[in-house]
Amino acid sequence: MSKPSTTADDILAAARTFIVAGGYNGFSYADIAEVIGIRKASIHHHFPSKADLVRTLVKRYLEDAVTGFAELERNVSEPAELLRIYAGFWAQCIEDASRPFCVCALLASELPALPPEVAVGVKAYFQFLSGWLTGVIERGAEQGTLTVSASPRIEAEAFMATVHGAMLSARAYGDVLTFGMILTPTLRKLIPATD
Amino acid sequence: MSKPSTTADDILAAARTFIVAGGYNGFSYADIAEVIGIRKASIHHHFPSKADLVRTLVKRYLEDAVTGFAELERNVSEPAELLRIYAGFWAQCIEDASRPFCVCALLASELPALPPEVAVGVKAYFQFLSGWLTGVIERGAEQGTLTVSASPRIEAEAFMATVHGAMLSARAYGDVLTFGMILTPTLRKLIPATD
DNA sequence: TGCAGGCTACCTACTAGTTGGTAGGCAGTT
DNA sequence: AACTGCCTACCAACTAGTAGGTAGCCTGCA
Repeated sequence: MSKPSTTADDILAAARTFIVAGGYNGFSYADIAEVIGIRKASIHHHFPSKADLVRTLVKRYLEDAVTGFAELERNVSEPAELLRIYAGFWAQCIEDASRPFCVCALLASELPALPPEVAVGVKAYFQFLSGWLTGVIERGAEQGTLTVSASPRIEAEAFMATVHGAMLSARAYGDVLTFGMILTPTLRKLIPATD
Repeated sequence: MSKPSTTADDILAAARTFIVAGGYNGFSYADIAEVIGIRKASIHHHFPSKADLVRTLVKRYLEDAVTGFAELERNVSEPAELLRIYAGFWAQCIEDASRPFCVCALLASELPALPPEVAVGVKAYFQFLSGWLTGVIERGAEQGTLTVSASPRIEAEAFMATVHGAMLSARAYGDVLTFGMILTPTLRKLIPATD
C-alpha cells in the first residue's frame, strides 16, 4: 500500500468515467491524455495496451467490491439491511451522478466485442456479485427475515438483473429517480413488512 | 409497399447484428461493407451518416415493436399470457442466438455517448415498451389475473428492468439458459398459481 | 422506334482526422 | 548505473465522409 503513483490511478479513474459513459470503444488514449494533462505515449508507459488498462480497471473494480462487501458485512449483519444498503448505494451514485453506472454491467453489454482478457474479468465480477447476493438471501431465508419464492441463487440472479436493468432505464429516461422507483417495490417483495 | 430495395435492408440487418454485438462504436462502415459485399461509399449512398443509419434502425425497431405487439394482442388477450409470451420471445432469441440482445437496451447503456438523434429514438422505445407493459399489467390487476403490489406503472418498469438485466447476465455468464432461469420466478410472482 | 433526361445504385479514389502503439531521448531519483 | 516517469516524434491502420464517374433503368417525347 501507500504507493502514491497517482498518475496510474488518475488514468484508471479517467478510463472508468469514459467507459461508464460510452463503453470500451467509446474512448481513446487521446481522450484520457487530455483530461489528465499528459501525453498519449505516457499512458502506454503505465498500461502498454488498451486491453491492459481495462483489464486492470476491471480487476481493481472487483477487488474494491470484495473489500467493500467484507467491510459492509463487518458493520451490518441483517440480510434485509444489506440488500437495502446495496440498492441504496447505487441509487445514491446515480442521483448525484458520481458513478451513474456499474462498469462491469456496461461492459457486459458489449461482451462479445471485448478483448477476452477483459471479458473474463467482467464475468468474474458477475459471479462474485451473484455469489454474495446468494449468500445474503440464503441467510435471510433461513432466518425468515427475507421472503423467497425460489432458490436463493435464482432470487439473487433476479435481484441483480433488476438492479442492472434499472440502471439502463434510469439512463434511457434520463431521470435519476427511476432507479429508486424500481428498486423500492423490488426490495419490498423480498422484505416482509415489519409494521 | 413491396419495394424490394434489399440493399438498404441488408445494411440495416448487418448494422443490427454488429450493434447487438458491440454497440454503436463497435462497428464501422467498412465492417458492414465487407459482410454484405458492397463498397463503403455505397453505404453512404443509402445512409449519408452513421447517425442516419442507426437512427433509421432504431426507428424501424420501434415500428416493428408497435406492430408486433398490436398483432400479438389481436390473438391473445390474457395479460398473464402476454407477459409470458413477451419473456418467451426473448428467451427464444437468446437461446437460438438469433437476436441475443435488444438493440435499444444495448444502446441505452451507452446513451451519453450517442448522437442525440439516436438517443431520442432509444428513449422512445423505452417509453413505448414501458407503456405497453403498464397497460397489460393494469388490465391484469383489474381482472385479478395478475398479482401486483405496486402501481401498474412501477410493476411494469420493474418487469422491464428485470428482462433487460437478465439479458446482461445471460451475456456475462455466456449461458443462454440464464435468461429463462431469471424470468420464470419473476413471472410466477406476478401470475397467481392456478393449480 | 429511337433517343434524351433524369434517376438509382454502385464504383474508384481520395480526404482529413483518429486509432492504438512504438522508438528513442531526457531529467530526476535511488 | 539503473530505473521511473514523462516527453517529442513518429507509424501503419483505420475512421467517417466526399468527389466524381459509370452502368443500367424508366419515362416522356418526337
